[in-house]
Amino acid sequence: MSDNIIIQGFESAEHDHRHCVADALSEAERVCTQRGERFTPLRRTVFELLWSSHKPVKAYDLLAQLALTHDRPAPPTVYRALDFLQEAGLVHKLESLNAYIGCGEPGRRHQGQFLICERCGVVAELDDEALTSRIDANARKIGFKVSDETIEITGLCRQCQVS
Amino acid sequence: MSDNIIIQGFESAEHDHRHCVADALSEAERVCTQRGERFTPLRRTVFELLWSSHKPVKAYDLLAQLALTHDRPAPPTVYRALDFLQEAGLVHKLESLNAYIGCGEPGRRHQGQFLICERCGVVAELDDEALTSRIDANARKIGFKVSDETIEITGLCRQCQVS
DNA sequence: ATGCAGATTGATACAAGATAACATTCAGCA
DNA sequence: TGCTGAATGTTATCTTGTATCAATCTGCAT
Ligand SMILES: [Zn+2]
Ligand SMILES: [Zn+2]
Ligand SMILES: [Zn+2]
Ligand SMILES: [Zn+2]
Repeated sequence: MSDNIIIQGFESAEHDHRHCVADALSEAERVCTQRGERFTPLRRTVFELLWSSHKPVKAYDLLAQLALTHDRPAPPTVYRALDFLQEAGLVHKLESLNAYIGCGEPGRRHQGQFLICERCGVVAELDDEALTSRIDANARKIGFKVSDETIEITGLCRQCQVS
Repeated sequence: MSDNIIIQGFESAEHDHRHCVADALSEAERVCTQRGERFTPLRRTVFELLWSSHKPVKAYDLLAQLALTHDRPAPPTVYRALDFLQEAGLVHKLESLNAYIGCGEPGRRHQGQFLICERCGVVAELDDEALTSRIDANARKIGFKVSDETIEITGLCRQCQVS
């Protein structure tokens, strides 16, 4: 467990995003192989579209992007790919936006905690285990057994506060 | 600040729900009056429908309920009432369910933290200021200015674990 | 090689959730 | 009484997500 709770997001403008994507792709390959599942071309394409930036993407926007390279894709095409990627822990859904974003640390099971900049749209993914522990403790106090967490914080990133 | 972080939810089966509702209604009247806004019959009806249980209600279910007493209500009718009630802090939206629930403590501004039982559907609303502080601290560490929180925890309530 | 079973994708239709735009009615007040 | 802005009615449309069944592909046993 790292002391740095930030998993991805709000990187400097000059960061090597190609490297981000390459890493994410190889991690995805690895995760799928380990799970005995197939990282098919379609799933890979959707995954790459999601990683085209550190901003969440909406399902129908993915669909429109897909339409550029595939013949008349239909909604189930993209939703099935998204379901698969979420199952595999490669992608998170942001419930407050109805949008999807690539996970910055697949392999380790987690729900993710997100900081969403309402101005530029960039999302940071955090993992603060103390936060999760605190939630678990609160739940346990009233006999509630946690299975899933949705933690999405909206606001302004540093850049967008000044400009 | 109370030491008890639970605001509502998971009450005993015999709890006096009529009292819950009466309290919620008088609080709502008070809040609206204080804000100089009108708690109209329509808004009141929607509010009462939301308080018919401690479970979240979907907009189109509200619409169906409304249809029993009103003449062919349309979606904007219920969405406008919901918008008003949310603005006034009387109702929360649960993003992970696309559903709405009455706030257990209006008057005091907060976003709410929710425990959602995936079996019985009952929702508890908590307010753990330490949790909010921790989130704020994490955000501040990376220069993020928080304006809104969505915290929704899914799992099993005590009753539903045993039965 | 051939054929089969399960997984994946294609295709059509529809359900569910939410909003835009404009018309009408209502409450409060000059 | 008549005006004004708030509230509600009405119609249409947009966004988001599923159900269902057909076609294709993959890996494997024969
Ligand atoms: Zn990057
Ligand atoms: Zn993640
Ligand atoms: Zn009650
Ligand atoms: Zn509340």
